[in-house]
Amino acid sequence: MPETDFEPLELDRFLPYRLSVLTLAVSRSLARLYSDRFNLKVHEWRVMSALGCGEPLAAHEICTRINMDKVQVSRAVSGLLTAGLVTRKTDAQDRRRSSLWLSEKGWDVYKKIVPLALSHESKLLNAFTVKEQEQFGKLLAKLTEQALKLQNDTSA
Amino acid sequence: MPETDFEPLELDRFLPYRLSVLTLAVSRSLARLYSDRFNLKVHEWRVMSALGCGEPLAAHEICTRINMDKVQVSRAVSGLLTAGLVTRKTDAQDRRRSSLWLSEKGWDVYKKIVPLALSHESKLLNAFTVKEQEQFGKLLAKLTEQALKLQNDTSA
DNA sequence: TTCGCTAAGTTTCAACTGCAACGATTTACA
DNA sequence: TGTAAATCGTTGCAGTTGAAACTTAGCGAA
Repeated sequence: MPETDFEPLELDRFLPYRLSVLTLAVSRSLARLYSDRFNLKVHEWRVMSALGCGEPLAAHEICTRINMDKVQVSRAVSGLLTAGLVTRKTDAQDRRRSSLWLSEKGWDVYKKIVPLALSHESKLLNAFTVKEQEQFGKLLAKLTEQALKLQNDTSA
Repeated sequence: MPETDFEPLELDRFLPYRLSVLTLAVSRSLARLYSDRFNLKVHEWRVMSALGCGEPLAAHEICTRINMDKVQVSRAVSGLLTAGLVTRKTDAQDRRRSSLWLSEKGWDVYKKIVPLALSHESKLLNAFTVKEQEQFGKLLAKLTEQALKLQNDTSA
């Protein structure tokens, strides 16, 4: 039974919980944009957006750029290859590597999704004034830096 | 190929992506606290923290309190029952319902985890000054409200 | 009473995930 | 050279998840 001198944990005020509620809601509504209309999975869309930089990338470069595991990238890429949205070419110098880039069809899809995604982001940010947007961006960066530190600190 | 007049999507500045990086990092390091030491899964821990309020709850009440699907709750509860951390009693009046509460062992575990969780939260919040903590909390609430609106708005 | 409807929870199945092992290749260096 | 270590990416497996179907139980109108 609960004791009077014990500080309970109120989930509604607990930062990790609040973040997870927010992120889940955001990613769900965003996923509707591309999964319903373009039959893409989250990781596939992320890989596409990494390739949206315009240069060909190796799989491991995608990993580091978008903070994704190599298994996830590998599977996303194979889905994208099947769908014809991405092109792959093995490096002649080092045949362990290969370069990936968006196919013409991939660019078409990419260019359709980006405005949708940005517009969705705007709708979210409508919750804020311009000044608040700026504030939130800065605070988010600080907190993320700290969270990544703690994540990598095995003693934490 | 990318065209000059096209506004590309930079993931690093894209709010949904930034939120997902942050939340993933936070939940990973937090999960180490209870999964390693107490062999609990995220949903199990959440159910426990819902029951930490002290009153017996029905499964569907847990669902609404902690924003969790009834399937997830059902599975978490069955894990907790097996582990002996939770007690269940079927309502005599309406036998579809049952009440759940933490067992003695459940309270023991709960009381060990809560301080760890709160201390982890503090470490995160060390990224902020006290004033920033307050600001961030308010902005987070605003944004979450908006995100939940958009999530439930099927046309969004 | 009985038929249909709603509610609470559970189970099922297919998809997804993460880890660890693997094959193929290149690099390091004795 | 030859052999060990490292790199790149894929695959297999075991565990997890989510959506939908299902089970059991109560409610209310005819």
